[in-house]
Amino acid sequence: MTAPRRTEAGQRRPYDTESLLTVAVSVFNARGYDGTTMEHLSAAAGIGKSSIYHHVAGKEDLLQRALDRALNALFSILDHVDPQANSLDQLATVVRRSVETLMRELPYVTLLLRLRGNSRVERDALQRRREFDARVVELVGRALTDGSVTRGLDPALTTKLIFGMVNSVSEWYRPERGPDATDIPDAVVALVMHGLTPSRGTASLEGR
Amino acid sequence: MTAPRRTEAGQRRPYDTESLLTVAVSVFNARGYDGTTMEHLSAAAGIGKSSIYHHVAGKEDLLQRALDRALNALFSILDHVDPQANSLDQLATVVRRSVETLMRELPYVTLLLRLRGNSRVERDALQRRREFDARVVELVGRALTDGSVTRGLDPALTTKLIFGMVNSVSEWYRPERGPDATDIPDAVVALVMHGLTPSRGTASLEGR
DNA sequence: CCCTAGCCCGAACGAACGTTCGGGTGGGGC
DNA sequence: GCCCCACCCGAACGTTCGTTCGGGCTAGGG
Repeated sequence: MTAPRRTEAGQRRPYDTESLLTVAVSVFNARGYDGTTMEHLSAAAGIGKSSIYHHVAGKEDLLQRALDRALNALFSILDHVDPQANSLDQLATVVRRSVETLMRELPYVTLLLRLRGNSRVERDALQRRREFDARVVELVGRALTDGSVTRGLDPALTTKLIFGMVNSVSEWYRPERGPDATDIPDAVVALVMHGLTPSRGTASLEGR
Repeated sequence: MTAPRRTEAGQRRPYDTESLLTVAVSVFNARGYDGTTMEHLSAAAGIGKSSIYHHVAGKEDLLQRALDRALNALFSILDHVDPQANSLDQLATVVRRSVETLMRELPYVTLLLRLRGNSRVERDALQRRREFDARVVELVGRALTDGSVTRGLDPALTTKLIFGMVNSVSEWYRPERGPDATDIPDAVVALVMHGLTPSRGTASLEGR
């Protein structure tokens, strides 16, 4: 898949743990973690599969490192929210930062979002992710009562739908294609805040 | 996992292909297709793993049947849209029906949404899904121009975001828990049409 | 009552899996 | 000029995978 690790001049360009992780996560996302073999990783990295064990303990160690990175990025969003701002603005900020984080740490977060909990490592990561979700539900709850939101929306349901939209960016965004990247966080925030029709009752039947 | 196939009276209750598929798809969703072994299926069904081959050709045959069912359900949504209605109403209808279909055929559609394209069967299903997406993008494009949508939204991006929200229902909706099922399609349509704040400019900073 | 057909079983198969092993190689510090 | 160690390799390990095989129950029609 990738060329063997040589510069054009032919000198060795050995891996470190970090750059090997980059390759591995990319393959995990393309084939799914369970669908990826050490042979696949070996081919993508351009080294023998036994060489991988010089840098990491094994396949699951690579997963662990990737998930830690994703979760740390997500929690740092919540830790940098301005508690003085009104809660609807706080929510808009978290939504925007979540999209930006998703785009910046795309492969790592994508891996996190697809976990099924088949091993200890996966279950622990899912647990941390649930803690993140719980803190966001609190924020949405405050925004729905404090803010100027008229209809009586359920915080848990609303959170799931909003972040369903946010997380879905990982299914199609590819950083190498298209410079429309900057438009995406704007589009998400706008759609979450105002929907397709900025004022009520425009669509006569609304799907019924 | 599931009890062996006996009634309380102790008489045999043999499988047919359909009910075996139900069990298999449920395990596929819990562990992921690649993370599921024939041993897992055997245990969940309560029969020996060699018995599975009496009903289907193999593991991939089960996947094929499940994906066909999901795709047929999705395309039937598009085939029953009223072409006379205005395009924004058409879109609202497709969104609502998509959520309803997702909830009704939950395990099958969930399986479809998680495909990575690792085999011929998976790639063919992804191809059919792309055709479905393309027809929806057309519809969104018409709704964004015909309808009373003021801002200049990109149809492709808007489609991805809306159906990202729609499809995310599969990640958390569990039919056995809670009768709030009827609220979900309403909530999705409302959020897509009007967002959190029905009128413009309520959130002063909108996340910046 | 017996025979057939539908449904099931445990045992075994070759292939592919993640990992281990012993050893090779080559460039930077002494 | 030599040695060391970071980095790499192919071969082999035991295990688990999806599938096959040959045969055994049992309900229902004759």
